[in-house]
Amino acid sequence: MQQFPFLQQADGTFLERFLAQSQPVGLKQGDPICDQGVLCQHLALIVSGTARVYKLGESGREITLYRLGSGESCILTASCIVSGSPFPAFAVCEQDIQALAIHPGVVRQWTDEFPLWRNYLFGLISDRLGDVISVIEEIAFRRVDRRLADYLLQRAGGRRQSIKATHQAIASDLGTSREVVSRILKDFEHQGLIAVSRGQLQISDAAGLAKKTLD
Amino acid sequence: MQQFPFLQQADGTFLERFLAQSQPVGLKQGDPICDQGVLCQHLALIVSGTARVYKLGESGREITLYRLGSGESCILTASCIVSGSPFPAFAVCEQDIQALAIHPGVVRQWTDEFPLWRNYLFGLISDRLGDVISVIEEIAFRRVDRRLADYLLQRAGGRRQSIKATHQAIASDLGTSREVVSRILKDFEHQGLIAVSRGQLQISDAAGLAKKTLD
DNA sequence: AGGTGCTGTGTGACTTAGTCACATACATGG
DNA sequence: CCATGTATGTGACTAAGTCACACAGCACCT
Repeated sequence: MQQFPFLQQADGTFLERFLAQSQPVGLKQGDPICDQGVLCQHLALIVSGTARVYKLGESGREITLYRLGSGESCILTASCIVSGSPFPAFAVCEQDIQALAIHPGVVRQWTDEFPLWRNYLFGLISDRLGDVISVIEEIAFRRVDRRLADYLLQRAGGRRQSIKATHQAIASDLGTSREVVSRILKDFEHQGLIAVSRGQLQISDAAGLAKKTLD
Repeated sequence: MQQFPFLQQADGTFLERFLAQSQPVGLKQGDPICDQGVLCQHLALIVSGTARVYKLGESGREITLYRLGSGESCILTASCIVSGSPFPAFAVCEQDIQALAIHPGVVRQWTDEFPLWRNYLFGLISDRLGDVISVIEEIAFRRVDRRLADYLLQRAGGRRQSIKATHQAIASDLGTSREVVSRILKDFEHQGLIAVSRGQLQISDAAGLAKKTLD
């Protein structure tokens, strides 16, 4: 249960309240967490699983703003709760989630009473703001092929593992269209950097791919 | 001095501390406020004037993240202060600024002691996060000509006034290049929507321009 | 007036991205 | 082994960004 680093420095009072006033909930892959324009009903602290927060364009294109994993919470939700404004994006469950749901009123109480909790929230918001600003930098200034190369290396994470994802899913993460991803992947394949098959791909030359990320 | 709405609900204790622990400073147009990667030395609350916060790409292209006016403060600075992370963008003074500078330590103290101040900070961060997410939506999904039309109408603000700005400055706001702006403006001019001259332009057909903003 | 420079704008040719319409391919369950 | 849905491939076209360079407007100087 101590997935949350900040809890380790918590005093008894807060821990007690934390456990008493949070509600365990489970979510399945694909479940919507928060829809755009909706006022948030509660703040969810993720114990396990991951969520994806994204924007949806009228054309149906998507772009991922950031992902949330264990120990994090949807800070947009938090900021909506604190400021009472509608949620400006979509959030969906990507891997089955176990979370602790906290009511908005309780969130505000804790924020007033516990410095630790406060700092946790501030830290999350800062991080998200940073994430989102990086996204801007990426889409405003970097070429798609370089971003894609980066993305593949990130997802492989040093491992020789194959990446399981459709071109459409990759495109949605990067904020571009499926065709563009398909074409670039094929390019990379012709250059012997990766091997693609239906629904997954393998990096065969990580060093070569790394060169592609450079401007 | 009561440019700050949140101060009007402040109790005596906070007001006293607020006045005692803030330092008036002045900035001239063009003065840098915060450079990318720098740790912030203080939080500046803007009394008058405006600032622009932007990202800079390697190619030299820029994109404006948001602007700050009176009553606001550079919340990136705040989030840097609270979380101790480096500032991820550039901020520059656009119109001469009078501000109140507050030391990081003091910011943290206030955050612990005064709910009012806390809410003010949370509110600002929420707003910025919203701003930045809108920027993503714009550059990821909308066409430049439509964004430009929107931009011009916004800057005119209903007034029949001429807009004083170089094509380069507009491009920097929108995150595109000067040539693209020049071409689209010329298009608009040929269609009788605006009149351009060196360093400024006039909207002659606001309704027509408004149509251009639609998808 | 003419000259010198700086800043701002115009333009064509070219590359990169995104869109649209459609053609295959692959996988799975009847 | 066929039918269906999902995933991918492709060409033609439009939109956007880059590069190189021409030129125009304005200020300042004599």
